Parts: sequence; structure tokens; C-alpha cells
Amino acid sequence: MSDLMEMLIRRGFLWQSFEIYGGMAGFIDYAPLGNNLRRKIENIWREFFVIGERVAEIDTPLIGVEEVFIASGHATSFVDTAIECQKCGRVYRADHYVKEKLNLEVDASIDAIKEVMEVYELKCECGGNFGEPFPMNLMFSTKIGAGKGKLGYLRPETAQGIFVAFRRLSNYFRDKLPFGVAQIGRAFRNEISPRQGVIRLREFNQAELEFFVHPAEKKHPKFVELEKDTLTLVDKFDKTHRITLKEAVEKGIIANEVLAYFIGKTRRFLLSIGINDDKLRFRQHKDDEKAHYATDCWDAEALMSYGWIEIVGIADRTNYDLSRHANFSKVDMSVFIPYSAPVVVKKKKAIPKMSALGPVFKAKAKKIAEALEKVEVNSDEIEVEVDGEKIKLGKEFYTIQEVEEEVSGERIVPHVIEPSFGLDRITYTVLEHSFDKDIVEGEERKVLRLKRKVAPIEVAVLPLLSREPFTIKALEIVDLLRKSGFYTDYDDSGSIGRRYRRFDEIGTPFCITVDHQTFEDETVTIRDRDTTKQVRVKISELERVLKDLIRSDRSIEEFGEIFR
RNA sequence: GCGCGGAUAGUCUAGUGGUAGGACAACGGCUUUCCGAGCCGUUAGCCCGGGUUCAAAUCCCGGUCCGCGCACCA
Repeated sequence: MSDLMEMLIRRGFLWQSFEIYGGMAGFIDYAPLGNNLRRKIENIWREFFVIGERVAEIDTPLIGVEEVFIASGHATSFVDTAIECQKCGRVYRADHYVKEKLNLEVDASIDAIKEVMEVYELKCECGGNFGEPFPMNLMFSTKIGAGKGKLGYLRPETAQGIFVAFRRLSNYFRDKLPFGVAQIGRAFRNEISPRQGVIRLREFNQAELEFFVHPAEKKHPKFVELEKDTLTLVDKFDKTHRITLKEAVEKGIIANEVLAYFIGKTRRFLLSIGINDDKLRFRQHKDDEKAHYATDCWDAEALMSYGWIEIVGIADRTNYDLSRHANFSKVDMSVFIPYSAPVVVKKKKAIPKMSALGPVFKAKAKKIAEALEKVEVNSDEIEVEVDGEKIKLGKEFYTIQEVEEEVSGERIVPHVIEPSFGLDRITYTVLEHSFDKDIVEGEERKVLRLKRKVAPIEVAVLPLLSREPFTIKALEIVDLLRKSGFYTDYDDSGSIGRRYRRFDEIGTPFCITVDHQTFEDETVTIRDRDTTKQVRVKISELERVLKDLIRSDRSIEEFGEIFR
């Protein structure tokens, strides 16, 4: 186990879930410090992506009814078909294996795979025969209600809750694009073999933003604020660019401005919580790597002990999800976009002749007539589609009339740009990028150089000596700081040096020490974690000084003279 | 899911069939005028289930978890 992981467990950041019953891969407990850290990161995410934008946050159920995931495509693309070799026991994803070995695109359904296996007498690389193909479902299913119940799934992403509620949300925003909807919460994927500590979990935390835009206007009004930011991009041809966002859009490396805006915003967010810019890059998905819904997709990747790991996915999901839900639910998901001024258009319309249609088409006549009225007339012959059947109609069935129509706008299905954050991975990256060792007075020290605003314990109060009256005074200050809303700890065990090291290890940025002088002039010392320097401040000023320090990167020297 | 390796106190680790030991940490006390000091004391462990044996941390089987490789990662 790494030094860091050992510390995270011992000091209470992360624990294996269900430990007393042997544990279960893919689940972790957020221990007190880890929980605090992740919550703080979530709150900063809110500041960036909800409060700072035209974005609302909602909270929808973790369990979704089956229909949602049939429409979203998860129920099919999540149920991949697998084949297992009877001889060597290897399991493959069937459609991938067929493509690789036979260079055939096949449907991932069990029947299609079975057929291919028979026709081509598919064998394993080891020469063994495959058994019956079986489904490999990556969603957790459950029954809603007693008895037979209704089939439901634990959501594999938070996004669907937003798409499903789109009509209400659009209304909430008074049908004016662009707007965004965010959701922070748990998602579930029944991974085959979760590995790499917290990197692949079966139950994990997502923060997702669905930013709805007009398909023809993928612009962001605040792009100018970020366009000069320089960042590392790896495009789909594996070419690395060190480039500004503006250039990246102009050169077409990033498909549109909204995508670029959120890439930039994501980078700023990640830097603000303490992720190292040198260990951060944005990588474009290759064409065969993209999810079933995405057209362009960029991952924020962080370099850590496991290599480059995806921590954020920023995808242009187009109108895939809304269109699918519109089709499956039969509920219109479009938004009416008014033109700046109404447009008058001349149209040729077909007026159905019921007396002709009726005798020929009988019961279908009414539906054909309805379809006819919607058709635009360009030629002598009109084709309409009724119940999936294409029907050609000659002139005898309608009359043409020229009409002038005033069109005041159009209905469009918005496209959505989705930045999707893996909070567990981000939290862990922050820990890895903050973990450091240095030498203080000749001895090695482990120190977690967390940004002050994410530190799970913000301040520790320590009596110089573990006896009265130092302890009593220190406890009074603890009480004071807790009432002011600081995450405060108190420690009087062992020597003062040992206690400083304890708080260095968990990343507490400031230690307050009650010493002899405290009783002479009501001052205490504030020690800075990173420099180990101390300044002396009045107890009455403590709250204000700490607030300033934690909110900023200012040096403690601005608040008093260096004491030691 | 497959293969290889591993699992002893909170953490790290010694222990090849015969009384489970240490270090660090934690906790209590003494001491201590600012960076893991010292002294005394305390708490605390063989992953789970089965088998072999007079006797299992140790050998065998199955499972779980951890690490690595393969596969998987919508």
C-alpha cells in the first residue's frame, strides 16, 4: 500500500466498506475527513457551475423506472453480450471480439451473436469453444413495489433525471435558451472487476451539468473570460497542443465554443481545489471510443500513481437524449424559439378531398388526410407516411391552395453540452497532488498541502503545555471558533511538535497555540502549515484573520509579525 | 470473469505443525516555555468457512478482499 493510502485509512479519510464482513470491491466509506473534503469540493463545484451560471440544481431519484433506460439507450448498450471460452475461461465482450477477429460489425444482441458464432464457427484464441452467449448487465436492477413489482434500475448516471424532467425545467427557465441544470449525487454501475482503489467504484458520486443550447448557436456569452487560458490538449489523433482556448476553437480542434468554455471552466475549477496544472490535460475521445450518445467528447485527465486517469468528461450529447425521450414517451421535448420579427411565408398546401380518399382508403382515410395537411407541396405527386407505411397520392385526392402564413418562430430540440465530474476520482486526485514530504528541523515530515478552503479541519487549537490553565484557555478558543463556523479540532496529547505533525499530515492549514504570553496580553500564535512560521494575533481578531486566510492564499505575515 | 501473488493489533512487520512477538500509532499518567524528546502504564491481532492432525497463523479445499497481468470500463 502506498504511503498516502496508508495515511488516508489510518487518519480517517477513506475506509473499505463492509470491512467487518470481509468487504466488497467497488464500495468505499467516506470517513470523517474524506467526507468533509468531498463536501467542500462539491460546494466549490456549486459555486463554479451553479451559482456562477444560469444554472439550477435539482435532485431526482436514484432509482429509475425501466422506460427511462430503454429510451436513454442504457438498457441495451449496458446489457452487452458476453462469451466465455469453455477451455481457458476467458470472457470477451462478444461484439468487440467479433469485430476484432472477423472484422464484422454485429448487433450486440444474444441472437445476433449466436448466429455469427454458428456461421463462422467462432473459436477462442486458445482454440477452445465458446459456451452460450450471456448478458452482462452493468446496471443494478431492482423491483419497485411488492409482489411482481415493476422493474427498475439504479441510475448509471445522474443525467437522465434531468432529461426526463426537461419539460418542467424548460418551463422553469421560461423557455429561454441557453440554460443549465445540475445534479450532484450517487450513480451506480455494476462493474465486472472494480480495481485501483477509489478509481473504479460500483457506487460513486457524480456532479453533472446539462447545459442546453440552441443547436445553431453553440456560443457562450462568457467565453471571453476564459479564451486566453492556455492548456494542454491531446486531440483524437494523439497530437498534443499547448494552446489557448480561443486558438483551439478557431483551429477547429475543439468543435464549438460552449464545449471550449466548459473545458476552460473545468480547468479553473480543478486548479482552484488544488489539482496540479502540470498533471492535467484534456484529451479528445477517438471516434471509436465515444459513448453511444456523444458527438464530440473531451476528458479531463489527471496524472496520478495509476497513470493518466479520466476525472471529468465533457461531451456534446447533441439532442440525442431529448429526442429519444420524446420518441419513447410521446412527449414533445422541443422549445419554441421566436424569430426577432415574424416571417411571412407563402406555402402551397394540399387540401384533402375526403370524397376521393374515403372510398379508396376506407378506415385509413382520416389519418392520411391529417398527414396531407402537414406536407409541403413541391411536386405533383405527394407521399405521406401513415403508421409506417408510405402511400403515394395522385392529384385526384387533394386540391392545391396557396396560403400565406405568418411564422413567428420555430421549434427546436436543444442540444446539450454535458460536463460530468467524477467526484470520487477528483477528491482522490486532490489528495495525491497535495501529498508531500519535506524536512523540518532535520526530520522528515509528511504534509498534505491542501488548498485552505478544502481542508477538512481548518484550524486546530493547541495548548502549549497539556495542563491548566493552557488547556482551559485553548478550549475556550475552540468554542469560539466552532461557533464562528470553523471546522475546529483540539489536541493536548503529547508534545507540541507531535501535534503540529499530526495536523500537517491531514492538511490542517492553521494551528493556534495558547502559550504563556496569551495570559499576559490575550494573544495567540497562528502557525502556517506550509512554512511552519508563526505570527501572533489578538484573540479578538482571530475570527476575522482566520476567515481572511482561509478564503485566500494570503501569507500569515500580512496579519502579524513573524514570531518564530 | 480468468491467471499469478498476497492477507498476523489502527499501521508496518516477525513467526514452516507445539504458549502469537516487536516497532510505530492511539489512550492514561508523569515530565515538558513551540516542531514526531523521555519515563511508566494500558488497549489491541492470526480475513471467513470447511478439511487433515493429538495439535493449524503455519498444510489442503472453497470463498472474500488487496496487488499485478488479461478481459471489461456504457
